[in-house]
Amino acid sequence: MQTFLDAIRAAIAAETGLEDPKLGRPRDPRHGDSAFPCFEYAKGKGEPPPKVAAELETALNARLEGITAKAAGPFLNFTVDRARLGETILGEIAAGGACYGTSREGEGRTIVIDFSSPNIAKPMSVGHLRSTVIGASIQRLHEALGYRTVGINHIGDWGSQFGKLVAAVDRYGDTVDLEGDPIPSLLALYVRYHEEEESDPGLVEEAREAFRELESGVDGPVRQTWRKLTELSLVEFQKIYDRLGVSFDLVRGEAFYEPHLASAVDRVVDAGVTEESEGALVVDLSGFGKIPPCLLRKTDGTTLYATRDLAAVFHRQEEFAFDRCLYVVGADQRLHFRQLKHVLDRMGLDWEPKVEHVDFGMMRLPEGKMSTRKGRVVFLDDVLNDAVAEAARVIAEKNPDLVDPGAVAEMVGVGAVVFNDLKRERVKDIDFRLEEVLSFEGDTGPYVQYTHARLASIERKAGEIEAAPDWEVLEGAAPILVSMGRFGEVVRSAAARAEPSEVTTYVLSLAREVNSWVARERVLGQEPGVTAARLALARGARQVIGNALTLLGVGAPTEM
RNA sequence: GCGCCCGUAGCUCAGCUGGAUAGAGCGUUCGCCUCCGGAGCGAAAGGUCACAGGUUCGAAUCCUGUCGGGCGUACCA
Repeated sequence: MQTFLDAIRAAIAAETGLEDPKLGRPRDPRHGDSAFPCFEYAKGKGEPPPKVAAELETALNARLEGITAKAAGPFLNFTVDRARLGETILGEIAAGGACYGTSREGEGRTIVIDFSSPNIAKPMSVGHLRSTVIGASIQRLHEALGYRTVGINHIGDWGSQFGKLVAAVDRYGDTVDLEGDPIPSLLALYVRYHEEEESDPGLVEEAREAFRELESGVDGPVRQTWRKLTELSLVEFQKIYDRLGVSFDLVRGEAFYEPHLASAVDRVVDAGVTEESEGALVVDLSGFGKIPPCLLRKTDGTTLYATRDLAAVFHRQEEFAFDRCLYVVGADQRLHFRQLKHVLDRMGLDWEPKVEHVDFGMMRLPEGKMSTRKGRVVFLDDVLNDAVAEAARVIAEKNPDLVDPGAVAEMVGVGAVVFNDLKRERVKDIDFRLEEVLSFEGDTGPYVQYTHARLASIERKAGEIEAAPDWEVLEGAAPILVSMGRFGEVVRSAAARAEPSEVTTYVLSLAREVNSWVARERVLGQEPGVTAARLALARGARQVIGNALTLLGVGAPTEM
């Protein structure tokens, strides 16, 4: 498709002298495959747009081969010859296979992606799902463009809350089954400690002391307890990552950067942008608008979230010399990342623009914001289990003879959950509704998976076709071909904007077009040339849908 | 209070760097061939694109203000 568009652009450029003529898509695909609105160009010439469009029509038809230009009022529509369109695009897809849609434009460039990043000792909720699946998809999108990618799971394993947790384990640890059921046990201890703090101020000091010892670097009992908590939590997290098909290049908790904290602070101090304020070390950011200063060191000498993130970003820049460094973190932390970038800016670091906060909207419950401590959470594991159970139920009802229904149910159930989370634009808040996640009809992952399975089924039944495809018969499927031809552009744009939802909306729309076509035109049992052409389309569509699902981290079953 | 984000059909959302009659899904109503998978397909109904100004040949899209909602707002992360 790109070659056609390039040819059209080149012809327009040659004819009009425009540097980079902007092509659009006609509202109605019957108008053409691509369109050039003539308003602006006509204005420059001081002539009415319809007249200019008509003149261009003649001129461009003389220049273009295999593409027809047609003026429609102020618009100039382009239609690629039908036979050529099918042969070219389906040929590209067949040649590309699993690589169709990828490119090498990112080669030699490095992108670091910080995502998932759960806090140890807390169960993963549906809230953590967002960072995990969005980040994983962004990583795959960049891999598809040839970037060197470094996915980092920045585990929340540091901070004063862990002083509290260690103190809680010390006090009440033997009242729960830590080894057997670590996360709920730790959560219970934490909540209990938090409550008893209210009436016993001694506990506050005890927790503070524990964190101080932790941060002092002494390898004593406190650190040993902390290490154990971390290990237990990571084992639990891994189970979920396995189900989601997510992996990381590096799992580095905040603690990893602990040895670099002092030098990070020094670096900011040496840049001359720090000052003492109310006993704390801060970077004033009033030059960037009404935003509070960035705190680097508390009055008691311990560090903060911002300090550790600063140390981390310095470290990453030195280690990877990244071209992009993304933080897939919720929108509630916008201020934090603005502050972080402003500090880099004040330090005069020219790579500051490469650091981006890829924010996403909050997952909310009908009762309000999720809060682990208040018991207002939906556990991710439960949702995955519910979805898989629902998938198993539907399979038992609609396809009882399916081999290995368990594996397919896992693929469909988990796919439904993941797809649902990647469906809307990142910025949008989501009100969590289980019914919606468990729905498999309409704009859902299973709908796309179903389309994929159906096409695969047609392919299986068709076997090998010898005849040469009669491309002319794909006339009615031209809009689908154009859609498939756009895939590479969708991948590029989704990666650039760090917006996986672009792929979701694309693949939903493609699946819809394809389903409609399958209902309209029969593949099997036609004249050999007709079947061959339609089979090529089915095959191409399955390939593109499969490639898109892979980028999203959703399985593409051939039967379901 | 201040800052950031969001506001399109009853509900959930698309709408590309401004361009042709604002599109889907869910829900509602009606229909689908003894034929490739009905997790499907087709059709109907449903919209002052929150509101008011402005820029423009042209605004759901850009700018300003108002209203509504979300999030954040110096020693939590």
